[in-house]
Amino acid sequence: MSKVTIRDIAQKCGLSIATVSRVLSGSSYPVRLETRKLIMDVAQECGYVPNMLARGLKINKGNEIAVILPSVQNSFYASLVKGIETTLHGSGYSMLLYLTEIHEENTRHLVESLQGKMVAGVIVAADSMDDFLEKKLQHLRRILNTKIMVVDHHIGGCTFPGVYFDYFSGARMATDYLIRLGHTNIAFVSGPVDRETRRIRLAGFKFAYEALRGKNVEEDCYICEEETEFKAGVTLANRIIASGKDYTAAMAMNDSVGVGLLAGLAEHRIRVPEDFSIVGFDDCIYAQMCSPMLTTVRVPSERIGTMAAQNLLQELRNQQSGSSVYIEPEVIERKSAVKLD
Amino acid sequence: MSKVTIRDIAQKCGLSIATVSRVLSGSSYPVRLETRKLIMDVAQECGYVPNMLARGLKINKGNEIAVILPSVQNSFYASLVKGIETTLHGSGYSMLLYLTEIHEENTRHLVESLQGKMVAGVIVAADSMDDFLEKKLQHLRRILNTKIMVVDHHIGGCTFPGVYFDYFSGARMATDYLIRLGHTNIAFVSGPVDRETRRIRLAGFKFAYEALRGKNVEEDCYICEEETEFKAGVTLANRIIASGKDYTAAMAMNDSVGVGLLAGLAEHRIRVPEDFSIVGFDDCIYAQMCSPMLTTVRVPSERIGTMAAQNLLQELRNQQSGSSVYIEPEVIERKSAVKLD
DNA sequence: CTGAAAGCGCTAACAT
DNA sequence: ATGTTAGCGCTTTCAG
Repeated sequence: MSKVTIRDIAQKCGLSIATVSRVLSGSSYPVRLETRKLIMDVAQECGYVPNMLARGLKINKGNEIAVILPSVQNSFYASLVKGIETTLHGSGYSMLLYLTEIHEENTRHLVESLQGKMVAGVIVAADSMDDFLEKKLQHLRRILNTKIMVVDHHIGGCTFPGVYFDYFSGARMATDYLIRLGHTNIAFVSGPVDRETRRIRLAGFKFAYEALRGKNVEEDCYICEEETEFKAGVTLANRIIASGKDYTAAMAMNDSVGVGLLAGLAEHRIRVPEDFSIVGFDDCIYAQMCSPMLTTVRVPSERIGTMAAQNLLQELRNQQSGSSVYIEPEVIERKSAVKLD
Repeated sequence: MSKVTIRDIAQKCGLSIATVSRVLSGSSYPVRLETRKLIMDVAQECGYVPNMLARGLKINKGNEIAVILPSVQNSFYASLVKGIETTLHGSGYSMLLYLTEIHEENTRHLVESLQGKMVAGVIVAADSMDDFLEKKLQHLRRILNTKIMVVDHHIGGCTFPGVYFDYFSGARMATDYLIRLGHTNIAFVSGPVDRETRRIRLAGFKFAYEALRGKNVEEDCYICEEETEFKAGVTLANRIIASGKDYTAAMAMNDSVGVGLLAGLAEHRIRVPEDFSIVGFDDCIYAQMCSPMLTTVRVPSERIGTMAAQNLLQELRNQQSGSSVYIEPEVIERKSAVKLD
């Protein structure tokens, strides 16, 4: 009982391996219904499992989707992964996971791995993409017809289809939301602005805030390096207070920073939202793990993953080239921001 | 430039494919140094990438490690994944990720996938293991010599090697820690106790607390179902206060619950640690995303992942059967628990 | 509708 | 030290 192949099934059924292959591979090739049933039954009974390496070798394509992300220890990417797996489940494809935070300069290994396995598709987070990777993925698409899908923000000049979130307008909406509540002195607080998705948020804030305040907005942007973003929030709470400027609200780069800000403010007995309003970004789990719960901009990460995987699967089936989807941000109103009186 | 095989390299070098294979597959078979260098150079130049499906088909083994976990949206599993990927990186193996929270009843697909791909090894979280999966993994080990490694807690009667954390003694240590600080009225607070790793923690608490209080410990265990564990903590803060019992400390099932408890207590103006001590469990990011930062039991998840992957790789290379590792818990002293005066 | 046979790219005897 | 050759298990023409 060590290894059942189509050969064994064929023998047991008194048929040729060709016929067996036709039914077991799910081909639409005409096979008599009885024959088909016989084969299915015998296969079932013998516990036949197709050898995907043999199949892949033959058809020049593996049955895995590679997912390339910076990390998985961050709720955006974690949800993304969940969305992707949920969609892939039952589709016949499995997920290969590569973390670029680890592969760093060694994206070469990664790409060779993809090519050597002849992965059917690739879902890559924008923040994992660099020129080298982009070139290699284009190469893969050319020589192996690998389907590529980008997720997160739209990279300028990138020719791959993707599921894109509009961080710029998200940040703009958050800022406008505070402005509409009557706030005119708003700080932007953040840890390191070291990724494109963060630079864009900052730009969105500046855009909206400049419309209110004119050009000199730079000094209201508080950025600091700390071990964690939470600590950056705590530290910046101090710095904001020390500034002596009369801030009544802040927009945080993300919910981690927002929660840190909340904690930092609390140490100074500044009440949120009574004395100070905060709006976060991401709507990750942290936004609901604090009191007051954070008003924030939702980034529907799981849905982004789901859609990316769905698009990819469709491309794979129809052999048509995929199209891009743009996801609109949305402000989730909770308890951390109120009208200024 | 569509597809370079050893055949092409052989031709370009005026050698046989056998020789080319011998050097390019990393075999230790003797090949003249010059020849070796020539082949390497030409391969490099042509951008040769070995076809892993062909290789796998031939040697009856894929080059991927399957990682099976309930989910990835939880910092324990996220770090585990990171540890595994870090170790796998550069080893020639890639990570296939399966989430059982999604596969649920359909573990069959999963196992067939593993078999069909002839995965070289499997790392499976204890909480993803059920009888069916265990049987199937044993089968895999038998017919394909697949290496299996369990992580997290040791499952009774499970014959696979693993990297095990001792939750029981962790919970015992946390409780004893509070007792040593002089606390005699201690509550255990938790969301649903629906996984083995949680049942064990509860048992560990009871064991230590009963040593102090005798048998009637059940009523000091506060458990409730809420949407999130954070909320459970908040809710249970109320319930503890409403109990009228004179608690001075609590042990939380994990840091999420602990942070919720902190928030719930704060709403009642109960100060931590001045009025009430808390000790968490896991030492995940939340423990440092609150003030005061949580004293907690460290579960070194990334290291568990690293060790599991290392053991697996060693098994794969040496063909020797793996051994188990037991990891000792450790209380991390921060700010949320103090001596009772 | 079914079967015979070629071959995907690679490794590993078995020659030389 | 190098070459020849037989498959690994599968899909897919091409014949019947």
